[in-house]
Amino acid sequence: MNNEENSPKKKQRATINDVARVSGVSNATVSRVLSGYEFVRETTRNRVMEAVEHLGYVANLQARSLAGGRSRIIGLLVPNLDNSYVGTITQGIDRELARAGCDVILYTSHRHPANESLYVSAIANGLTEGLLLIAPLAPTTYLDVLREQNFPYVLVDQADDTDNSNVVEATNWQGAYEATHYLNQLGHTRIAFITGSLAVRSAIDRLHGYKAALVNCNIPVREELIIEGDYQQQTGYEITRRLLQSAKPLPTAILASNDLSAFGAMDAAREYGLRIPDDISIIGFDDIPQASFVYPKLTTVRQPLELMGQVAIKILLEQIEGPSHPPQRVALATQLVIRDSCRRIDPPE
Amino acid sequence: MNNEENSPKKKQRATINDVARVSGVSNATVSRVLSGYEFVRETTRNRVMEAVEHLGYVANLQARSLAGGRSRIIGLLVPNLDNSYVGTITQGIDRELARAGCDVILYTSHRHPANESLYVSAIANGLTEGLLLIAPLAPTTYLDVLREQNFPYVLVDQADDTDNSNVVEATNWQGAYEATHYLNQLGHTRIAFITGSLAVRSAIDRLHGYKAALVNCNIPVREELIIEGDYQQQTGYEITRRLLQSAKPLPTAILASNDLSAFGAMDAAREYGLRIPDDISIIGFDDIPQASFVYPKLTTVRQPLELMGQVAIKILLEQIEGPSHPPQRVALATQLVIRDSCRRIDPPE
DNA sequence: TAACTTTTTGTAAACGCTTACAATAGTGAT
DNA sequence: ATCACTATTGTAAGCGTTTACAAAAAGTTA
Repeated sequence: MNNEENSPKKKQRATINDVARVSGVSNATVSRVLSGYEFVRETTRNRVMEAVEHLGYVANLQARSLAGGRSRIIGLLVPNLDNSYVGTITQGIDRELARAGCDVILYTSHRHPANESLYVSAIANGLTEGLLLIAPLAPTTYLDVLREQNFPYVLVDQADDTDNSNVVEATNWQGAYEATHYLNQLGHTRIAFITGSLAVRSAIDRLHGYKAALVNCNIPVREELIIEGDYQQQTGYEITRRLLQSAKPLPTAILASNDLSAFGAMDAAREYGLRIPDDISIIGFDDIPQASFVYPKLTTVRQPLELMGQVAIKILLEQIEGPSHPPQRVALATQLVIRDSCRRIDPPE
Repeated sequence: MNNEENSPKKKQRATINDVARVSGVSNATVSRVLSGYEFVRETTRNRVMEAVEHLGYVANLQARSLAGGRSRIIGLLVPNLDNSYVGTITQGIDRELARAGCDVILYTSHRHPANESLYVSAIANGLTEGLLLIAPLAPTTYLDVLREQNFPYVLVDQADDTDNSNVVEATNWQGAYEATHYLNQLGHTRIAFITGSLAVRSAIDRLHGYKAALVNCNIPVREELIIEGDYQQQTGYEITRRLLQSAKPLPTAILASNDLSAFGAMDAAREYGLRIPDDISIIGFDDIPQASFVYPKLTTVRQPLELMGQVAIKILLEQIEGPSHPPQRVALATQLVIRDSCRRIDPPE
């Protein structure tokens, strides 16, 4: 019959006013202490901090950001979470964000362009201060809106055509070029190429790099050796399978636009009875952790994924601090990591 | 000299008052329309919706939740993002959450127990309405606090000792039991076992299932065949390697506590010169997508990961709606998926 | 010590929304 | 018409912070 005090509701959390009362100052002063305002007397500051400590006070984020403070939340839009690609990037993101004391609100498009439009809610609800878009599929659809609203965002592994966006990517063209060149040096001339989702800029750049290298090596570009994938292992498997069945003389090497596709290609090749690298060489792109775990260890073009995440966040935070910064475009260097999936080809018998 | 109107600030977003003004009603009415309150005249509702449409109005989340409404945000604590395990679970989570119109704020502990304590901020800042903990490493440290605050949370693939938590898991014991039994049926008696992080309940359950099956098959439990892993591929590789070098008569089969460990074991075995499954059989646990992509395709105990995510969210939402519900504990059925990584062993020659 | 400065602190008005309570409009019965 | 209800809408008080502005306190200088 006495449930006036401790009803089964949640325990009330201490507010800034509680702290103010306990420490005998106004809430404004508490706010100032907490936000590191300069002109607060040392003794007052201590008194307040003590009360904070004692009450276990933590500022209410919503109230803070409502009142014009910052929410310290950034939105992260990813295609999906089922491989290490995004995972590795987020590692960099987390590290950088932890330093800045920000939280992440996650949006997974599940590779569905329409879903990306939930960017609307991400922004419109005013919760996030900025947006990080990892390899979005259809950015052109909404980037204008973001810019128009002057909303800070950074594109990772994707670019928009207007060059008005902040972009963090790798040297995709060069990476593909170098890999192709390497294969050629090993004696390969029939080099197949598995593309990524061609809606993504990086995929196109890699394709161009591949073609340029062929041209440079005096190898004719044969369209039937270029098969369109979508960065997924499953697809890589399927299209490689089809390729192997249809290509008259088999390719002796396959360059995949990402590691996942390369894994798929490896499976298909093996299923077709080819040994790797004896019968066919395979190169991936990304160098996700698994690349060095599969058998044989995958030769691949490393993208500094973690670093890309870090740099992206750095730029985003800069942008949030001072929206005046002109858009930046950073291309981080790729690097060919040679492991066990490629082999010098015997001169034609 | 005229920058009074369009200074380079962000374009002001429409508020509920704008909508009210445009549609000629009070903001309270707008609020009611938006929250689906029953007693609003049809015509009014339409008028409001029109204005909403026209202004592109989206409610400000902070204000809403500050005012006592709901934030529609749930916190998701994951160990890391670099494999499909969490990815697959989140697929279920997303699906269920999309239905409920909730967003996710992501915390990655990076497998660092101390980081898990950021639960504090997750809760204390009042942003999230509930917490989903995926295989947390040290839940005992803070679960009490959560309960004390009556804060809704659900544990996935982990359990606390007090049985006071909502838990969603798979039938770990049975899964391991069945897998072991299967190996025995194929003639294996020297079956090694790679454990998961023993801080996690599921890992312990699987270990027990393995042991129970051995006992049931009249095979002595040999401790030297049980090696402690941590669910990571790298570790699986390393400890298997050591195992193969030290075990006098080699095991003829390895049961790993998750697919990642199994992949590591496969690599180690192969490196040791063993063929899979001819020389050694391997079984995983989880059935993440890759399991069917590796070569040979991995026989494994399937956990309905996606479903687990869904169920977990369902329970969490229930809990949020009515904190009165008693804690639930759901164990979803595992299933042995037989693929190509196991082989009947020849009778001892 | 008066007259200024400069620090330090308090007051109160937002921020955008929900919601208890009060008021108004509508409806059918009388 | 009038009354008694009920359906609908408006008013205004928060929610927990930040922050412009004003007031008070402490220091300086003459």
